[in-house]
Amino acid sequence: MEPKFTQKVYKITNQIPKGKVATYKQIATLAGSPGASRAVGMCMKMNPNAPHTPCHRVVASDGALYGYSGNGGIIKKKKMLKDEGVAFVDKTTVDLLTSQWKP
DNA sequence: GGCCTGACTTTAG
DNA sequence: GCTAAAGCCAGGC
Repeated sequence: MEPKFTQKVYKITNQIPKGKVATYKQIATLAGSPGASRAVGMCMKMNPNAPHTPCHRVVASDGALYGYSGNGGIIKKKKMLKDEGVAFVDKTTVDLLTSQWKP
């Protein structure tokens, strides 16, 4: 494993444009470890680069807003994403067909 | 160096 | 179609 895994994760997450979202699986894959989706989430929760890492733009593989222990929880997360122009197919599910970030 | 935890994903019932 | 359980990866203690 590379010690730069988290570094990559943060960098990738940071590259997600406004109005788009990426899945944990996708980030894990781009980071070099397709199965490290959990580790990715863990890094998000630590989030040493808080404003530098838009963790709210990271969702589950199916677009569901998972986790987010911030102010308001997933509700706030949903609101922020929606405010950025992200399409929602459900109350807490993003429309990956139109709002998933493709590198 | 080894064990536990965790913002996930996938397969089976 | 939905719910439950198992598995995989990295970080922290």
